[in-house]
Parts: sequence; C-alpha cells; structure tokens
Amino acid sequence: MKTLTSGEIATYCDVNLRTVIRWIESGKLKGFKLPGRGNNRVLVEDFIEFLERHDMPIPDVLKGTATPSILIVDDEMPVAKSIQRVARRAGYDSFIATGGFQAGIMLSQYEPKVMTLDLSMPGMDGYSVIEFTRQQNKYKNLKIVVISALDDTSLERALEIGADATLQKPFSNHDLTQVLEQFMSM
Amino acid sequence: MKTLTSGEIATYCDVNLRTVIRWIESGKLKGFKLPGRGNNRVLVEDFIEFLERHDMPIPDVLKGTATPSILIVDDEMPVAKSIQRVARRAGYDSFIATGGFQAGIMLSQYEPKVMTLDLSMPGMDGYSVIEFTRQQNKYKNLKIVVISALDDTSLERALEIGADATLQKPFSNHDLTQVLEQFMSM
DNA sequence: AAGATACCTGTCGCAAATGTCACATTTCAT
DNA sequence: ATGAAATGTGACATTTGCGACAGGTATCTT
Repeated sequence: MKTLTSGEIATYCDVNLRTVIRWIESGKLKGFKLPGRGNNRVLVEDFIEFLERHDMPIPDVLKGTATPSILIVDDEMPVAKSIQRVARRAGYDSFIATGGFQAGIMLSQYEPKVMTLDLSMPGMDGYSVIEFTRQQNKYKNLKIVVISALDDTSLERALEIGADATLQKPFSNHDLTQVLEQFMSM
Repeated sequence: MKTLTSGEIATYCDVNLRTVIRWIESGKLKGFKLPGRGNNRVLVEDFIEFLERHDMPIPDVLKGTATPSILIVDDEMPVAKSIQRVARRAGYDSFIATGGFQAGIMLSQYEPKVMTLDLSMPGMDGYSVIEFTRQQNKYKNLKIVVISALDDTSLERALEIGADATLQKPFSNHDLTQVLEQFMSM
C-alpha cells in the first residue's frame, strides 16, 4: 500500500505543491492527513485513478509501482522463461533481460521490486552488478535474488556484498515461489 | 515529465494564447487539463512532435535537456578518462560506465545525447548493445560512436546495425572532437 | 542535539480560461 | 471577377485557479 506525499505528486504533475494541496482539500484528489501536522498522503492507486479521470499522463515510474514487477536477468532464455513461468503462476508481472546492458536499462525503466540475477553470465560479472546497484540510493529497496549454479561460497559472497537471497541451480519452483512472495509482499 | 502551459507555447510559436487553446481543443496539439479550472498542459515531447509535424521551427531551449551530455562506455578506465578529457575540453559533460549494466542504467538515467562505445569489451557484446538500443524508440535520437581497435570490417558492421560513427583505436583527439561536436550540436 | 529537508498555511498578484466580436484569408458558387 | 460563406486568428473583458513568497512546524540525517 504505497503512498505519495504532496511534494511527490507536485513533482509528477509538474505543478506547485500548493496546488496539489488545494486539489486534495477540494476533494478532487482523494487523500488523507497524518496525525502530526496533517501531512497529506495519497494512495498510489487513488492518484492513478485521479490521473486517469482527468486524462492526465501517468508517469512511467508509477506504472511499475501500481503492479510491482520482477526483472529476470539470465542469459539463457529457457531458464529465464521457466523463472517467468513460476512468477506468473504466483501472480506477478515480469520482464526478461538476457544481457547486462539490457538489464540496466530495464531496471531503470521498469523499476521492478525484485531482480533475479544469474551470477555466472558470460561476459558479465554478477558481483559487480550487485555492488553497483547497492551503491545507488535509488535502488535501495530493490530485492536481489541470486540464482546460480555456483557453489555455496560464491553464493555467500553474493549475500555479503548485498544480495537479499540466493537460490542454487537447479532450484525448486516451490523455493522460488516462496522467495518471490516474501519479497513482493514487502 | 516536463510540461508547458498554453501561454509558454503561445510565446514559443508567437501566436495568441486563444489560438493555442483552440489547437488543443481541436486535437491538433495533444494536451491535457488540470483539474482546477482546466488549465492546459502539454508534454514537451508532444509539443515537439507537433512542431515537427507542421515543419515549424523548434526553439533551442526545448531541443535537449539542460546540458546535453556524453556517456562513455569503456572497460579500460585510462581510455575512458582520455575520452572524457577530450570531451571536457570541447565543453561537454560526460559520464563513464565501465560495464554493460552500468552503461544501461546510466543511459536510462542521464539520457545523454551521445554514447561512445568500445566494441570489444570483455564479457559484453557491443553489437548487441547497438542493436538493443536501436530497437528502443526512446533512444532513436541517441548518437552512437563506436571506438574500437577492431578492423574495418567490424566497424562497418557496427555502422550497418545502427552506429552513427566509428573511430579506430588509437584515435586522434582531433577526430574525436570533430565527431563529438558534430553530434552534440545536432 | 542540531541542522537540513520537506511540508503546511495564508495571502497576493498574475496568468490562463471563457465568451464574444471584429478582422483577414481562403474557398466556392455564381 | 465578384460576393457570400467558411475558417482561422487576434483583441477585448471578466473570472478564477495557480504560482510565489513568507513564516512556521514536523520529519529525517548525522
């Protein structure tokens, strides 16, 4: 149940903060006030409904927030597809990237909630992907699930540098589902 | 998601505000209305598309982002730095990505005007980067400058699949400057 | 604990919306 | 060629939402 502040909405709509507050006060935009000094909060779904009602453009970032998604990074398409199948059965939208460059663009564009990452992709160092992502404040909430055929030591190292969970190949659908459900509901 | 008011558009096009509103009302110019009193807003991209469609001059201010930048993709930091030095001397801001993943994120985040790309990076296929980028409508205006030590055939292939220029390593600062200036001024 | 941000409220001037009318240009029929 | 109709634009006048500024408080960071 993600919420937005009046300031964030002001940024998205490219209007003044004062204006957003007036929208809320007049009932045009549904929101609620926090106990403290009455800071306004708006549910993402209410905001999107508001935007649609007024034929206003919906920011890309929110499209992902409304329906949290999963980014699957794996160079082997069959493996990626099988992960996607599990994700879909659990009720989640997902995207597949088969290379580092694609992965970066898709991560930035879709802002998924969870990224599954194959550590041992040819021509791409999974560790550095984790490290780089973790450095970026923007992705501090992204959950990284490492899926790899490497040994325990490698998986542990991944956890140390910032992965949130690991799964050893071959993984059971049950385990993957469990991990996804855990992170997607956070 | 920068937007323009009807008044700003009136100024840009040097017409009356009433006229701009009529454009929007008649659907010639895509826009939307704010909830309040129905103030019109137009996305910059929609406005540019409108201008192009009617062969109207595009105001400089709208052409690029505030300060158009260059993304330098090269795994060898010294090389990247030297490219950056040339770019800076020509008066351009630049960013360095040493891996595909980084490159993807930075491309999406900074939306540079030009990307220099080393074809032969370990663990990353430069060709597929070009191909993937070219598929995305979002980057249709991005200029890709391939910088590589590979032979002419390889460079030509890069051009075929979508690169905008190539430079063979070792490149002369003069040539690089020339290419950058050409693309950055477009 | 202190400083930096982000946010709320009230007020004020301005910019933008609407409606109407006048004028210019184009289109078309006679 | 001439006049009528259609279309598009600019010019008012009126109304009101929006942005800017100021002063103050809650929230987050360090």
